[in-house]
Amino acid sequence: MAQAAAVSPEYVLLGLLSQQPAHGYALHERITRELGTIWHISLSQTYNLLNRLEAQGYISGAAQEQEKLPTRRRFRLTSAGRRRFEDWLSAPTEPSAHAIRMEFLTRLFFAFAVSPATARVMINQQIVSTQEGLSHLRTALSELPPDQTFNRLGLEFRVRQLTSVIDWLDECRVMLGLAH
Amino acid sequence: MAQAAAVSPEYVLLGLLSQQPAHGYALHERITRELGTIWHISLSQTYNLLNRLEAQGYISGAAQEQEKLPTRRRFRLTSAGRRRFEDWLSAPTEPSAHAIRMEFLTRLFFAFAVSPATARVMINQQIVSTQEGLSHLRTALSELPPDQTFNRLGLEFRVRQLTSVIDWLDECRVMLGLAH
DNA sequence: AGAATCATGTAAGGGGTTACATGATTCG
DNA sequence: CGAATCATGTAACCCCTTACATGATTCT
Repeated sequence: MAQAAAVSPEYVLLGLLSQQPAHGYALHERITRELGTIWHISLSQTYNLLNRLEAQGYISGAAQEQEKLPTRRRFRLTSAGRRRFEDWLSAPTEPSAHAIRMEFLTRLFFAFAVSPATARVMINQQIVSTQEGLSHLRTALSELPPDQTFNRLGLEFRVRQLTSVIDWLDECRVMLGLAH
Repeated sequence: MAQAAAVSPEYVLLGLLSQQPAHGYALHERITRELGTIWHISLSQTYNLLNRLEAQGYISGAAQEQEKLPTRRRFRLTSAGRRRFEDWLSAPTEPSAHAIRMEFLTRLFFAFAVSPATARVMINQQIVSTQEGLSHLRTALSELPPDQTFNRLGLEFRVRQLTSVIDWLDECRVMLGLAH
């Protein structure tokens, strides 16, 4: 079953390959340069992920010989891979700080490259669902017995995190030129 | 190798057992009730962790027969286990939101039960190291090339998270009656 | 009578981390 | 000449998640 966890590096690879075919080393370089503050994927893991994705039929690799350097494997999305990526891209992100930092921001990266207008909608929706998440946390907080100090501190922590996430989402709009 | 990750549920078990011997089911119940907003450890994993800790010599279990219910295994810390727990307890927590929510808050839970004064010192130290972490992030932000929009958003996210962590740490002092 | 609680486990599967292994080219 | 870059992998290890398996007791 193994519906891959939504916070999973495989979608980064699918996303990059949705933009253009590439080989493993170049993909790793792009992840490091363009998403290095979000994702830390070792070179080994990049190759492992690519092999897995190929075995699952989401990408296919074709050997590409070079004169002086080793043969590379140029990967491209299959149609199943494109579907998988697009399903993921349009899926909602659960309102947790971690998921928003990894998953939502990655989705935004790919959506913005295709359509800033879509990115704008995604941010607005994420603000709403994050506010809903906050409501749930606040309800849970108010229902917590008074002696549960550390459980209370745990919830308080998350309330503060989500509150600052909402401010950050607003800043995303500004920094991407999507305000108003 | 295998220096267990600092954010690891095994220390929760070691900590609870440092307070008093107990069997698996009761340990799981305490985690759920007292730390349920921080840790989600399944019953199966609880038993697996206990078996691992026993195999590693950090705890030892003694069968305890009951009249009408199945035999329980009552675990107690070994001296190696107590050392391991105390080393962990006094170790610093890296200034990341996730580590502070899981690891620091858990440490605080156990430290506070023994000595509120120690808990107070821990909070103060964590505020300092979190401010240092913030400085590093801000430096990284200022050194980021201007075209790295998504890397910038990733760092901005963490800056906001750590800023709100500092407020939360201050609230910890208040809620635990340690202010001033 | 059925559901929840008490009580403990095994086993399969999946995924990430790290170390190991190789080898040419290019830059300083 | 040595270090960094280009380029790709394998293998071991560890840990977590989920499902499966069992069975008595107590509460509704």
